[in-house]
Amino acid sequence: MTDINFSRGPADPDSQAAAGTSPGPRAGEMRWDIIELLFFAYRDFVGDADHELEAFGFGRAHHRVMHFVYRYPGLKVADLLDVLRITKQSLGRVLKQLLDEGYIIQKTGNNDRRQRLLYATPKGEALVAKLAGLQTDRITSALRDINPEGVAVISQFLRAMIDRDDPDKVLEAIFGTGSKKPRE
Amino acid sequence: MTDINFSRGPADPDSQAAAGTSPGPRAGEMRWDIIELLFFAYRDFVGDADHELEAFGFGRAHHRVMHFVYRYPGLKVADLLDVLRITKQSLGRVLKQLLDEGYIIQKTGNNDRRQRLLYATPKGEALVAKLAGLQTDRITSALRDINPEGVAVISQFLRAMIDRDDPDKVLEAIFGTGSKKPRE
DNA sequence: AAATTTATGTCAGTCATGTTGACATATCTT
DNA sequence: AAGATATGTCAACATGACTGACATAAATTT
Repeated sequence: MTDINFSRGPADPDSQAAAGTSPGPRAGEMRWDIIELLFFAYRDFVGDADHELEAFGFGRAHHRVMHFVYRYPGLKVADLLDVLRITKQSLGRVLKQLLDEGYIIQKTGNNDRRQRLLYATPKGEALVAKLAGLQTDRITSALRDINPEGVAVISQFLRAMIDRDDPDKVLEAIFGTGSKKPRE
Repeated sequence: MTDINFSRGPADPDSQAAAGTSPGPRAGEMRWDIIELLFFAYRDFVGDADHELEAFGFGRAHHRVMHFVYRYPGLKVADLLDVLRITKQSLGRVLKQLLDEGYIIQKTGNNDRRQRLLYATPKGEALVAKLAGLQTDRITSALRDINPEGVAVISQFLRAMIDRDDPDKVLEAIFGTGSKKPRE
């Protein structure tokens, strides 16, 4: 049930460009390695949380909302929309569930009473911590044999992979004030 | 490094555990930094392809199928199911479109005539190359100031993030062996 | 040869999460 | 008073997952 047809063909990063059959641009220069490692690494990384979320009847969308509300308390709905890059209708559905089930609470803004500032409840904090614990376990395990300089390089790489043309508030916090276009 | 909380609260990795209000386990040990960097990096990484795919009327699912069929020619349907970890009904819908529109062709297996081996057509190759080009541009840009040792560390990290309990055929190819080492 | 298993395909229905567009309400700004 | 802004909501729809059932052809086992 296992024929080994995997090692041949253009799986090797260089064989494709040399084949001459493909009009594709610079196929030999592609970072197939990083592209595929990112796919699998992210798949398994989020898989940790996905599995746990089933027990709560939640999905990935709930996790993202809970995560950022916990991490950046007092986040406004508009901020969350910027971070998640979804429509307010999509967010509204998920947010309503989290509010109804007591994972998040809203507080009216002090300066601007139109705003609904979002905070995680203890129940919400516990869920975020549980999920972050699973993902942290995977990360610390992956970093086990990597020294602090190596971790800095990994961090540098991941940061450089992120668009900074139009940073949202969370990204501004992550990058410090070094972002291109401060808003407000 | 980057501790600008734009709001107050436990955005700082340590303040939460010290607060004592949360029964959550070891909140201060969480790798919030890597967790969030992975989220944003992957979001923008796949965003490159997503945007381009709209012009073709395709989605992320089509991209994943095209990618792996191109990279591992002669992939069986069952292999693709292992890699993508979706059901055959979900795959079938996407695959049918790609076959109908001439991005992929099937060939009956030589040894086992039940198998349908999948290959990218030139049209399919062109699409994969275009999308991989966009993602490669982002990657090479992110790696610009990182030396070969640093790239090796990044690769090591990403590999260590991947589950190896039950590797599919593509992962076996990537990792070079069929060794089933538990991630630790 | 017959029975069973395997590889693939397909029909039908459901769910989660995204989308657009329109509109309502409260509140802030001008 | 008028307009802009922040949020919420209704309705309709698209994509890409899912489960379950069933069909067909080909390989394997009995």
